[in-house]
Amino acid sequence: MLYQAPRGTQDILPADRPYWRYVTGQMHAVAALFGYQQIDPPIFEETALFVRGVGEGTDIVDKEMYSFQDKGGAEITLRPEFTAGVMRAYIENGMHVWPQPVKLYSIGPIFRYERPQAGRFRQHHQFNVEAVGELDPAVDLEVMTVAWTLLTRLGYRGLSFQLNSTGCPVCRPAYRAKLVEYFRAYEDRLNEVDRRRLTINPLRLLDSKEEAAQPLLNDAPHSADYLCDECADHLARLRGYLETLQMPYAINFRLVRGLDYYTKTVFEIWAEGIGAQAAVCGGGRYDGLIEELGGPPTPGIGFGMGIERVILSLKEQGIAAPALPMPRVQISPLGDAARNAAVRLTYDLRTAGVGALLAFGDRSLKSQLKSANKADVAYTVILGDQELASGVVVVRDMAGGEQTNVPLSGVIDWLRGRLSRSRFAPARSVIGRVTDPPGA
RNA sequence: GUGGCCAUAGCUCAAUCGGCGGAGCACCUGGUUGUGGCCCAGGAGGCUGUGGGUUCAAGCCCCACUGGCCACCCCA
Repeated sequence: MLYQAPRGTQDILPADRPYWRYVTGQMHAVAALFGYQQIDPPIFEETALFVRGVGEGTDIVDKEMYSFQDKGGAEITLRPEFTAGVMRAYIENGMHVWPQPVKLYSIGPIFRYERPQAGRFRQHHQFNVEAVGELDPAVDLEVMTVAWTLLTRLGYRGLSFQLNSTGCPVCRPAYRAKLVEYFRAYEDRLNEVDRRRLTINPLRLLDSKEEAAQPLLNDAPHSADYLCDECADHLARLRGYLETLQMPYAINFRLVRGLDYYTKTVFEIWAEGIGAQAAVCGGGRYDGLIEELGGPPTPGIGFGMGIERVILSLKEQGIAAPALPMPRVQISPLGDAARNAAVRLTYDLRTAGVGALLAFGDRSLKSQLKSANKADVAYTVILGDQELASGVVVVRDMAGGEQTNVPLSGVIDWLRGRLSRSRFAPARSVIGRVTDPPGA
């Protein structure tokens, strides 16, 4: 093969399109339900924005960015996440004078230079939600509820949140010191990977999967025990709201997230059965980020959801997507004179809003009907030279095979009448109601 | 960036010890002068991922590259 899609990228083929339409359609719908408006920041930004926003020392900045110099010498990076770009847009467009919080969502591609794996790609797509300008923990709850509602609508059952608080610049240093102190005592029992973490990013030790570290983790100090009053109160109120809504969650003191900007609330939602990349949604609060990027001190919270991972796990759970609408009629001409009339009829049907296919080439009727069958149309209009002469076409109902003679001049109305009841219904619907998947 | 497994038709996979590359599905045609689905017959489709090496002979053995899967790192 001369050319292949670059490593970690893939073609999203027509066969997968029902899932993409289904999932992104629900994303738009749920965002609207909660009052979030769509924003599309550019796919690439100045490299410095991500370095500053995501943070030097994070894996994303240190080794995963697609960075290059453009012809004018500008340092450019394909976005490795949405948040930094959306916050830049918030500042640049003066959104701090809008009614707060400003509630935004985005859908689009994300780029990270990583070794691909099941559920991990160099180009993937995210649904990203941000609520900027409000510190109330009810906003945390709302943002989490957007993710919850979406996944529930898509057909997931038995979901639960992983929740933690990573504190803030006031209380985190003390906790971090406590953690380092604890692990230092057992340093000889840690392997090389974890020892490196101890100096670079001690919080990450908490979600270590190294065998040697496991016995130490349960007794490690919990961040929740070292929160300042403000952070403790924030977490307590968020938990209260979650309980009001009876939304299942687990406090996971080992949940720490890799981006520098998180403060207070961090959360994830996991899906089973898609391998090591189980986190289908992850996010948290970033109260210092906008100031860091040169804007006024502004709190914010958001999450990213991996669309490929959502689709993978939907398939894993046996949840089908509704079929996409396709033409319900095929026109099958026989003979040169008839073909001319068929071209006219096909165009007129489409103009009238009836999806129609024209059988191309000088093929036998048998062959044309085979194609019609594969295209899964409801009706085939047979328009031969005989029909052209008599002005009456044969309309074949593909389900039962009955044929009806219909005047050529009235066939559009005839078809429209027959199809009107089901015109927008998918030809091959594989799922009835989106809230009631098979097996639920 | 590290480690393990892998790469044969569009797809899923066979091919004995290194000895003339096959099947199913899908596609096309025919079985009916102008009638689909099921069935039957036939056809087309391959530089065995790429480039080297060993050998009388390589899909099979060796090396490199590219890509995939799995795990790590990290993340959605």
